[in-house]
Amino acid sequence: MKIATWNINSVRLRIDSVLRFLKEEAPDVLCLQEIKCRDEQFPARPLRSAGYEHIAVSGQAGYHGVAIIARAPLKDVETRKFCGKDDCRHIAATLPGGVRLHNFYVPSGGDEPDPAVNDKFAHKLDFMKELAEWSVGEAQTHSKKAVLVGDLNIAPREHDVWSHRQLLNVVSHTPVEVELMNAALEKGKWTDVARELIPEPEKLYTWWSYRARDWRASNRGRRLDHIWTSPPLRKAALSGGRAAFAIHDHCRDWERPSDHVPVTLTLDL
Amino acid sequence: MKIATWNINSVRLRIDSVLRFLKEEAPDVLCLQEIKCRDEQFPARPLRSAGYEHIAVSGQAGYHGVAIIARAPLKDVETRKFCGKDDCRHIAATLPGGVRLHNFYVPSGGDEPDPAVNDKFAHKLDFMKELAEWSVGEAQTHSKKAVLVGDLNIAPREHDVWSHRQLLNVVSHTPVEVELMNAALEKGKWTDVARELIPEPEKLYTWWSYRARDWRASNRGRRLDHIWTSPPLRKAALSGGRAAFAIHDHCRDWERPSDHVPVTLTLDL
DNA sequence: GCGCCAACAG
DNA sequence: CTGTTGGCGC
Repeated sequence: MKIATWNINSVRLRIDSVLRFLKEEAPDVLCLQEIKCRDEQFPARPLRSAGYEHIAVSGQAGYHGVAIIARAPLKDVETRKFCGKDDCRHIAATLPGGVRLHNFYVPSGGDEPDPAVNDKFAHKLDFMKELAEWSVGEAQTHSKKAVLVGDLNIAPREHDVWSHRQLLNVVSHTPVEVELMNAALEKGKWTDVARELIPEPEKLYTWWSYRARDWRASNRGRRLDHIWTSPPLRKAALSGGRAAFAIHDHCRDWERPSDHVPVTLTLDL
Repeated sequence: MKIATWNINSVRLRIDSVLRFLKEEAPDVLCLQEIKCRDEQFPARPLRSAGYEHIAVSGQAGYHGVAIIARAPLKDVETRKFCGKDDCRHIAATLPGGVRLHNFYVPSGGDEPDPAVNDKFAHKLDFMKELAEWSVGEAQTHSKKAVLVGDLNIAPREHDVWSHRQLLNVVSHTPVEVELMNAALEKGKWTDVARELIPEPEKLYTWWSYRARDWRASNRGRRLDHIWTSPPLRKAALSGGRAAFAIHDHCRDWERPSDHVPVTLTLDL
């Protein structure tokens, strides 16, 4: 089973790119973040026509918003409020094989990496703490197969950013964020599939700023988009080797691209 | 000599349409209104590459703005403030043959056709009064060949609108506006070329609202864009017959069209 | 309906 | 730099 995740930065603007990606990669399920539209504005029609007839959306006007689109039926669709906010940053569904799929859009965190002066950064830290605590229960309750994907807005490792030194004090790569992400990984017993399959020092990025004149030339990327699997799926995730995992960076060259590229994992179920 | 006028409703957004029109119709000079950009933002480069190397612009951020682009040199470029406002509604230049060309964008006038409650309508009436008075002097000073073109935002005749009755109290076709336009025509001894060549009851429209679902089917147009000539040019304007005059309504079907279409007149000089 | 801009967010 | 919204003007 092939799972994809993509921060699409407006699904209405980029529905043609989504369709192109689905045609090229034919994942069984695609998790989107930053759809930036209300549920009723989500372009479900062309997705259904493309063979993805099962769609779960949690959207709002303008900001954030997540969705799961799948070829096969989605069961037990749920959304969860983190930090007591109803801001469309999580949606979950169970896939036919019994895999529980969680799709996240973690707060970006603003500019200043100081929770005392920056509410957005405080929100991000709180969100990650809650995600870690929630992971504990999730690892127990859904004792079985689970996948967590999404734009977690943290690049945890030295080689997940273009310059570890220059980004140490930049939101997305600060030690406090990295520690919270590692705590979530540990408490949920999650496997960070990308880094298990492709160890450091190989660089891995899934996001490149719009501000660069030539994103590929400067290559100042960050690995913000992740796929985590629960212990019962560890073998299915890793047995295929690195061929089972892909960062589709050619999509960054498409017309009017998202600043994130899609990431896929094929589970050997 | 072929003269064109077009309210382009943002020249930056529609520069490709302008280039296409220039290629198709090859006018000697094109007058644009509602360029909606500052002088330095005007897309002069591609116009020059297309053979229109002489450009005069009077633009500002966001609203209004007029320009003249020509294959041959423009002399004595002037802009005139009407109603004491510096709002980029007029630009003039002299063409190589000695023709004085005036390009206008008359105020739209708002919704309520009552100058006592609607300042915009009052401004429009004042503008037309000033245009009429200015025409007197212009007819004397530039005693010779002159052309006045532009979006005058008035449809003066019964068959210049889709329903004379339904528009009698709608700004652009009210009796007070029509009388002021007729006064300007008389005081400047101008010839309204379109209606001399194509008499009523034939309908003539140069503008169709964006709000119609199917502009051609409903065909609720208005003739807002005009080409007037001074007495010394009357023969040159009319001798070619109606073949010399054209309303290029096919441009309304182009991608992301302006709500106005270009109008051309070939002067038999 | 469709331009523009400013404000906000990423 | 690239999205969103909301207000304004036509």
